[in-house]
Amino acid sequence: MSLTASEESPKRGGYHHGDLKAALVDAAIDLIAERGVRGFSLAEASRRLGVTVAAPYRHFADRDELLAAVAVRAFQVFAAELAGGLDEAAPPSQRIAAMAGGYVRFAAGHRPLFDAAFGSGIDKSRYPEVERAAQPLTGTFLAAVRTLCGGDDDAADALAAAVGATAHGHAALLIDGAFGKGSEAADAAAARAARATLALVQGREALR
Amino acid sequence: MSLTASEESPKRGGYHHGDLKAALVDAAIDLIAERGVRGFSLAEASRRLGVTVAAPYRHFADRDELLAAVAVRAFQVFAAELAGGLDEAAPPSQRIAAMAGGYVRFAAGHRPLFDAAFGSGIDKSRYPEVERAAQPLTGTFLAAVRTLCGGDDDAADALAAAVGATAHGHAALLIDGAFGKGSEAADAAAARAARATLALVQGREALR
DNA sequence: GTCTATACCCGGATAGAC
DNA sequence: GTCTATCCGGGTATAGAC
Repeated sequence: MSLTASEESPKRGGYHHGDLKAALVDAAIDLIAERGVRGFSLAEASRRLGVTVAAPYRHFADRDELLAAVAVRAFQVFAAELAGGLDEAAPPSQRIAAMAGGYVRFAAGHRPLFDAAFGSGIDKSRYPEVERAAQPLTGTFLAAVRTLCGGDDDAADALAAAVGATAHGHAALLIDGAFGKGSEAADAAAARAARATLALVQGREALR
Repeated sequence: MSLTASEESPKRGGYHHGDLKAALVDAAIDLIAERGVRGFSLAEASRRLGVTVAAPYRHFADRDELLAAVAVRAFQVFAAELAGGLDEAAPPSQRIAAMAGGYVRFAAGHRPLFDAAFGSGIDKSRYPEVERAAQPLTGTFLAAVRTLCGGDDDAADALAAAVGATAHGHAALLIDGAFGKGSEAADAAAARAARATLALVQGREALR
């Protein structure tokens, strides 16, 4: 395999002179997984990568800027995973319900990413990149809903927003522990979200 | 009006020797409103009340215990406000939809309380009081839904959970800025939540 | 692009006096 | 129940050398 020169000395230091910027994002995700967003710090991330606390400042202006980069990554993975899990053959309403279920399972299976995307507490107006990264996610919902609503764009927008909010609510409450803990709770929450989405689709006349 | 002795010296120190415990909860809410949960600290709260940093430890074992107390207060106010805003005369489906709207408006109008209730990051298993305080909220949803579902308790449980999650999703996304900022955004989110709830009620057959 | 060194500030938490 | 005094640890951020 063809390694770049920078990847050849994994011992003692490992990442230095590699892609520190990307490594910091990875380390941040690990840290968030272990200690939550609040427990994440540039200092600890640096320590784990074997660099000094000053090094990150070459790549990120401050802590929040790194968190924003993690959020961007999170939305990318999120959208990709959701879009990838779709069954093209299934009927539209089933596809939409499956998306809601997938949304919840993503939150359960990639909690640090979900936290970074929605619980990082960064000022999004300062990081428009984050909003931009979030758009494909919205787009995926919208695309799935459009096939159901024919040409009625207003109806599609309303339904997509409702489905997204419902999926998000189930995910957020799951993370909060309202559905219990463990993978059974996650499965239950995903199933509930999917069923609620079906109900939403059935009763969508009421949305307008 | 009959003041207790401790309330008679509002100048110079004010709260000392008053009900410091309650005052700390109030101060915490103010601080969360200004700096978010993450920016809240016992030290700063103490400073504002004119007591030393050691004083709070007579009333709370640590920072998290105070946050838990704030969460308890939050759920109490939340449930009371939600139950109080109900129009007994309205048809059941309208009442349920109005509750979802009220849920979102509460989040918008009492953001520090909403944050304390759902975004404080405390370990709820360590503070069962918080879960206990949250139950009336669930109960209010359940009661409203029961009138619609007749005797079918399973159906009522499922619908109440779905409505709660949908309301929560809209509230969380609003807080996150997904619906924009300002009171117009809040109103829009509340209206969307209410409509989505109506759709949920209409299509509730799909929940089982 | 990374390191050394450092200045700075802040929060948590405790012991012991009053 | 509150204060004084204090310790400890930790994070942010910068200047300047290499």
